[in-house]
Amino acid sequence: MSVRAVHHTSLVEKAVAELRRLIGDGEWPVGTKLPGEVELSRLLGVGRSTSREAVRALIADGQLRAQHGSGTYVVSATPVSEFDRTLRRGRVADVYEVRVALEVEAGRLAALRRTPDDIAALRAALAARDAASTGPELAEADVELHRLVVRAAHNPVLDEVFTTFLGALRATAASVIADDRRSPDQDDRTANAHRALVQAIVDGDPDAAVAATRQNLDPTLAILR
Amino acid sequence: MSVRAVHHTSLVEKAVAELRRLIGDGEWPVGTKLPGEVELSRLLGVGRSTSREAVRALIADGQLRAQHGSGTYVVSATPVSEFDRTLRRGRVADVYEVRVALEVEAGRLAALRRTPDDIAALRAALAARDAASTGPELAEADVELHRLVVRAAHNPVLDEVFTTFLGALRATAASVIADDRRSPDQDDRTANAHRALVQAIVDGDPDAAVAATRQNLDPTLAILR
DNA sequence: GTCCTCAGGTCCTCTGAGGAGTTGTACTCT
DNA sequence: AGAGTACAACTCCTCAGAGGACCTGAGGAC
Repeated sequence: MSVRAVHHTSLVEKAVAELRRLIGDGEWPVGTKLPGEVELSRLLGVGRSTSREAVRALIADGQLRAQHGSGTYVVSATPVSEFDRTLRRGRVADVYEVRVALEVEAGRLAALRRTPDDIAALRAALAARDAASTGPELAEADVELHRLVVRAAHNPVLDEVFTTFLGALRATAASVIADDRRSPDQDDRTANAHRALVQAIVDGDPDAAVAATRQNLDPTLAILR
Repeated sequence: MSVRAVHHTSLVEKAVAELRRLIGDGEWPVGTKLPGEVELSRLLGVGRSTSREAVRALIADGQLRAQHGSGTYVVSATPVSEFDRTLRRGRVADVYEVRVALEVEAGRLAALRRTPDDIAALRAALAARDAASTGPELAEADVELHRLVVRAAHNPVLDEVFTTFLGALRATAASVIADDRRSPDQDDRTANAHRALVQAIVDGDPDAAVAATRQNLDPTLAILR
């Protein structure tokens, strides 16, 4: 006989889950003003105090913000953890430096563990990056390539941590990096470094991957410092 | 003229702050059963629903846990972020691998940035580690040494992330690592690797620091995998 | 155009009541 | 004496009503 522990879910928790779903699924995008207390509790099918407690939980998570006299608003589609706040408070250069630490190791591991699928994806991303003309498009293709490198390391934890860092950097450092108008010369060097990185991973050469990753990231780090 | 925006603090927020203080300051250590709703609201000087909402916020933070019919208990002295949960859910080997990524770079940076104070602290920690006889004492001295290496990198973000990882690893991997009875031979090698690491940092040799850090951590990673 | 007044909507707070779950104790039965 | 049961006291959960504090926008006064 297999006994499964009975899991008690209070109404508050259910209400929290429903609110999370509404926000996470995009039915209530960031900026949405929630219905009033009475209406909201009617929608959720619970009493007013219960829905208030659910809202309070999401406020603690950083997903909602209540403004006295005005309303309650969605401020984030995902829970903003203490960790995110730390990263956002930290100096950009420091955050970036940790990102480098993660990505260097990711590149090394990717060279050791890449699968044929990884290789195909990396080559495609590299081609997309080369094809991307300028500005946001290039930045997007760039991020995608880096993300794939990390994915090729086949470490879910590393993947998630890296994603968190990317998000934090995108929020705080986007302008810094975008404002830095790069010379064509520098662009060439960076493009070459990316090619070298992919090649090193394809070749299964961890040391070369480490070197290429550094070559990719160090210039930006130098600008930030 | 500098104008500071008036900051409105609701009673709930004040109650949350007070609860956080009580827990964070250790007046209510982990395991403590909180007073009942009526008593708690009296203590906080607010109404029952208000204190309930404050408690709900701390439940969302992972610091409290309410058990229907039994009571409300302190389960964590610090807010448990989504990030912590990720680390605890992740496979130990994956988490450890990210730790390696952080520490390798930390070693490299430490070699570049160490101050005389760092050097003195590292030497003292190394001596303490050599003096530590066995078991928990050695583990403690070991962790302290690693922590100092990271500190010598002078990157607050890196420091905090590393601490988070250490905490998660201590929670989930302690038994795994402790259970691994090491041979005296292995002990010697590890001790030597630690000496080499400190020496590399003192010498300001980043490449040697990277190599020594790897030599320190790779064996454990191999055991975990 | 600027400022004031005000009404309507909102969240905030308190309170009383009843429901549901847990736990320890006293009691009963074997 | 030991096992099992019944129960009382305690807990958190949920609901609902009422009044307060606050914000916003409309409309009028200057």
